[in-house]
Amino acid sequence: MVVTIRDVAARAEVSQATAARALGGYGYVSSAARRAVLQAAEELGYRPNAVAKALVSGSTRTIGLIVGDIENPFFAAAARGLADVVEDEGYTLLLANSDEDLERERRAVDVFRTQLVDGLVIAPVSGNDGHHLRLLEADRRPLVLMDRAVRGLQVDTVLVDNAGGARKAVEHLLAFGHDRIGVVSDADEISSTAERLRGYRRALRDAGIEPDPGLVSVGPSTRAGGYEAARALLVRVDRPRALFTLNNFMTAGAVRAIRDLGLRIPDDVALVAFDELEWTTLVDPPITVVAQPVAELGRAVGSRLLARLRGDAGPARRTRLRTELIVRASCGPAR
Amino acid sequence: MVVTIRDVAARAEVSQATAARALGGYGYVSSAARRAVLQAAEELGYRPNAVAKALVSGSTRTIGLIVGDIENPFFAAAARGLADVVEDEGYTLLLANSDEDLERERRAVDVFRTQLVDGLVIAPVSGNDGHHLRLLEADRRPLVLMDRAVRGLQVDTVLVDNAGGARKAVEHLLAFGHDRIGVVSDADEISSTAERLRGYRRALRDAGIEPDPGLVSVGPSTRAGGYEAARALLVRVDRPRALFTLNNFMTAGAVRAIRDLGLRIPDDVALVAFDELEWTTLVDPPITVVAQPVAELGRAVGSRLLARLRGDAGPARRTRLRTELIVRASCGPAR
DNA sequence: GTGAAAGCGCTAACAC
DNA sequence: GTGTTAGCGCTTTCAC
Repeated sequence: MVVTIRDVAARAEVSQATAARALGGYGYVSSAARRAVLQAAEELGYRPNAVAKALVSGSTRTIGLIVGDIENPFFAAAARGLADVVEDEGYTLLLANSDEDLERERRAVDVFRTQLVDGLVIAPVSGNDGHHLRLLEADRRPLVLMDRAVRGLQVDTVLVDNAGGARKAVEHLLAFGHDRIGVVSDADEISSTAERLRGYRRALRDAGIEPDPGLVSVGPSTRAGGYEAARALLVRVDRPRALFTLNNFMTAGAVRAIRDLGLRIPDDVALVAFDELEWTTLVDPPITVVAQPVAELGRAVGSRLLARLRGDAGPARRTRLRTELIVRASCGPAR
Repeated sequence: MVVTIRDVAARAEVSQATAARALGGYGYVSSAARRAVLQAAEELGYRPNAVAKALVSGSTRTIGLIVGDIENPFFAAAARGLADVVEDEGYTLLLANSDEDLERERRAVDVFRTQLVDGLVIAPVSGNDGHHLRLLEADRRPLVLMDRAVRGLQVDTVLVDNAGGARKAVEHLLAFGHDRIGVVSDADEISSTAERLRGYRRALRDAGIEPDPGLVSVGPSTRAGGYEAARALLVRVDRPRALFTLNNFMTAGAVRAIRDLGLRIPDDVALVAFDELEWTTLVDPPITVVAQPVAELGRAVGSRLLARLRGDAGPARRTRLRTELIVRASCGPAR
């Protein structure tokens, strides 16, 4: 039924150890023996058992990935970049969604700890609570944080320039004369969000404007969340004439809310969105965005992880990738 | 360093077997012994080793998923539905992208066979070549095909009503007087694509129109592929006044091509797209689409797989999920 | 109810 | 070069 290395050895008339060496490509094997073993394996349709191998080698050739939601194009693109890099080295991705819920993230980490992934990539829900992640250090299993940092956690982290991107977005709106800029945000527990908010505030202060906390509208990191958060700002009598949305799912919701209220971009509401997506160029008007190198983010994370898996024991490294303001037609003058 | 069940047993002053029974929740254990074991495990921070467990139990609690590209929102949504269902039963997804390349798909299947996934979900690249999938039957590892069938492969398959959806799309265009309908398609090797093309042709014939093969423009299943395939049709002197795009990535490309050529929807080109995406409602005009229940597709696949994993040995089942034409504003009269 | 012991399929000393 | 053998951490008979 299932062909083991013993069956191969028997057929090739060598010992199990020799068969293992021939198949595993290590140690000394005469070429005659090697040929016999490989042929026997071929004939029997031998498949090495990765579980048995993992038990003895301590490596599963598997990498855990925990993101908020793989349906989110941002995470999907990053996951793809990561997969491309690690698959070249024979690793496979184990995927889990946290739904931006700390408890779910903890459970996923737990599953991956017992599944014995060789390494772990997480876009952590919380920038503050890293208890469950510290446990991983004890396992001394490489961990790389993707897109978000965790306070006090000294591990490899690949981020984008969130504050700088937000600053550019706000300055763009300021240049049009907007001084009341509404923000559609998810929880600032998320470190990238916190950084974007910081960039927003700093840009305002630098322009001599004191940020109004009432202009930051928070909701879950979903389309519905973006819709409601945007709506809350737009139905106010003193509604802001400019909106800055902090992530792509929420941008879609915000655009829908603007439409539903019969408002027009950019005449009634100027809009800048964080994160570039295909459709932002397809709508009318095309939307001005802060673009981030998403696939590169995933690849950079993968490279870092592979380096660790190869034994790199250097100090934790923090990488920042550049963001870029792409000006299109969704911003007009404040009236 | 690493805490094993032996350490727990020693601390609880019972045998390894008793510790295993207490921890595993099987066999007879006195409640006193159980308490002692659980407490010892707690104190030592014991984590069961899933690899060792898998070696002996033959189950890794892991499910392999192979899709064309996780970045494609269609696959991402299906993956999410699948993950939600199987995670409830303690399974984790192992993910691989085939890029709609048969050789890559074969390699992924191979990896998953040696990784010993408990089950496999594939959106197969080819409806015709199923050699590598037949090998899985021999392993008697459950396999469920998602969104696409393979000729001659008697395994559980969950599909959507592609032909019916395409028919509805074409009939909608016919009703506007279009009799030359261009198709932006990926390879008809893909079974869902083949079915959509079949529905397209049948609807035409039923209306007394002989399908013109020259109106079917084929490209890779990407945005760029959609762009080029659409462009090829639209630059013809006798360009079709209506376009039917067969998948979501290609729809985005086609819309871009239409724009770039300075054409307007629906005045110059009517458009119906297969697969509903958020942005199709955000563009102007909103696009008429054939919607498919994507998340449900993933969930249905998950349920089927779980049933098999629980031991269901019934005959292979083929499920079809309904598709729905959602009429918006991207179709106008032929002129 | 509990313990001893035999593997699961493989890797890797170590002896020859 | 090759074979023997001892585990990796766990589940699971089978005695007691």
